[in-house]
Amino acid sequence: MAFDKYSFFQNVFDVARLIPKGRVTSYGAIAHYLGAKRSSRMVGWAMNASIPEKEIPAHRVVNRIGVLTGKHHFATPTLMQELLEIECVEVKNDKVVNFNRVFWDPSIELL
DNA sequence: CCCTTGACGCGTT
DNA sequence: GAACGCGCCAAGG
Repeated sequence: MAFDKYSFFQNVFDVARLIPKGRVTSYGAIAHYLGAKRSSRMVGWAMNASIPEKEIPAHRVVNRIGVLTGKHHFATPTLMQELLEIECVEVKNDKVVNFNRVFWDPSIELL
């Protein structure tokens, strides 16, 4: 991927922008797609840096079990869940319902 | 250059 | 299946 030529942050941003509406992915999945599967924490960090950025659907990125671990970094703690529900992604108790069904793996979908 | 900081993941208990 | 501990690695002080 040409992604490798840019900073890790930029790579994460590019992938995040490709997440389809109504689907979610995980930090680890993005990291794995970028060829740094052990750098999932960096992905989360990159998403944090993406907050001021526009057109970055950070609310579609959750952890490996579908928990909205990054909700506290949004304008309001409930914003992340609300954005997902708008896209017909059901969220219960800070977890994505039917996570396996809405999960979007870039290393597979972008293949 | 060394230390700290994380929106994580995985193996163990 | 929850709680805990450790590894991983880029960026900033």
